[in-house]
Amino acid sequence: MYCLVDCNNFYASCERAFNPALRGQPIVVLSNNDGCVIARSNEAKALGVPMGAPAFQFQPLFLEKNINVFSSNYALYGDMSSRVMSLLAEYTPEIEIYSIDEAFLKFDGFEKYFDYTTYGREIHRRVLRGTGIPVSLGYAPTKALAKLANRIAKKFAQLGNVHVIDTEEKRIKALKWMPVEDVWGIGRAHAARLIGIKVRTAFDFTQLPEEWVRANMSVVGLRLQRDLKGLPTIGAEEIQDKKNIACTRAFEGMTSDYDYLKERIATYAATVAAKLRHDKLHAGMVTVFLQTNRFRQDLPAYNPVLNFPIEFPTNSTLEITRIAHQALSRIFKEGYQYKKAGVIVTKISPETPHQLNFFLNEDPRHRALMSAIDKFNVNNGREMIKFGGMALDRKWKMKQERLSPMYTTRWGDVITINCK
DNA sequence: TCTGGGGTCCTAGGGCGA
DNA sequence: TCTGTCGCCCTAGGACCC
Repeated sequence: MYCLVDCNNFYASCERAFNPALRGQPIVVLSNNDGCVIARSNEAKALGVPMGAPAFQFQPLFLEKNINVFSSNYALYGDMSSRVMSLLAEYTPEIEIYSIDEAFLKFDGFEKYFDYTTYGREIHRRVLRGTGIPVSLGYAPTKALAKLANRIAKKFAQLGNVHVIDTEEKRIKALKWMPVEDVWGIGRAHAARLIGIKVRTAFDFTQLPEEWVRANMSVVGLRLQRDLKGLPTIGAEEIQDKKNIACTRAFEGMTSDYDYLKERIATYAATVAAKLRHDKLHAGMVTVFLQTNRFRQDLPAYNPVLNFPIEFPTNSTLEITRIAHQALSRIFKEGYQYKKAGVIVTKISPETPHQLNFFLNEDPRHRALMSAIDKFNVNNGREMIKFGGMALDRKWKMKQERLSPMYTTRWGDVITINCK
């Protein structure tokens, strides 16, 4: 039996956990640069704030309805996620952390000893008490059905945050309740095609011939369909090594300034190189991309991408920045207003042992230099040492006007309680 | 004026060597 | 030596997730 545990409105709940005045109040959390709405409390959903809403368009509604708006605080959310996951791990040895706010727990043979609903309510109580985060739990024999059970647990308050699909009757009822466009694994493109042939619910989807699903939705759709039929097909995923690491950002405005882009690319390259070193990995390929503003139909569009192989796998900031700059110089064209850029590294391999090229070799001084810089920056809690390509007097800064304190990860932000 | 970021997986199609 | 076929590998692009 799988159990999907999902934190309710996770980012909004994290903000609320340390600020009790927000209980019962509408909350939205914005993406980087305070661009789009990426999380909403139930109260904000009820006021009609859609997911992905551009913040500037909804500003009047935020003011009118007294909606509490926060910039995303990933230090807080990441730390709260680890706390929730460590509590969940106390309930079963088989836990698969699926995302920052979700985990699949596997319970094999547990039904002989306890009732899933009671156990689920105990997990809910423990996580809420330990972290302040409310969770919903959905049990079912397959992952796709557990996801569906979780949706039902969230939707119907009378279920007490837990729903179990353990009979054929419950499975059919759940499938008939779920609109096809909300099924896990069916996105916008497939949903539109399915609705076009009058497939409106998850149940309708399970009735389609497998040949049609295979031909139109690939093996991924077929696996999903079998899972929804109750045949476990989407198995437990082993923890896999990372396949790529990215740093991409939209700019606050638009730019056609090559030097500005060069500095941004250097900063993104330094970020991915530091991530590689943190995870003790090397990369064998650097990808750089530029994008113009896709929302400005009146401006010429240009979205180049360039893959640049690295002669030897590396995690040196100097080397990755050098290659990223070469790639930038090849794709940059005058006359375009750029809105976004990014550096992605791929062909990831473990740091040791690494394959050296017979003729080319990494400058061994880089390793000691990178290690010294990383240590210095970690000890000082922020990026004290920067590389030449990164502007020292950084002119740009991510827009984060509504950032809450790092309650759990920064000493200065820890809440103090006066007991008089 | 202002519209996110970071991932995975699958498929089609081209290059290339056996 | 030339040509066709097959399979492998790589990349681009699309679809999905949170």
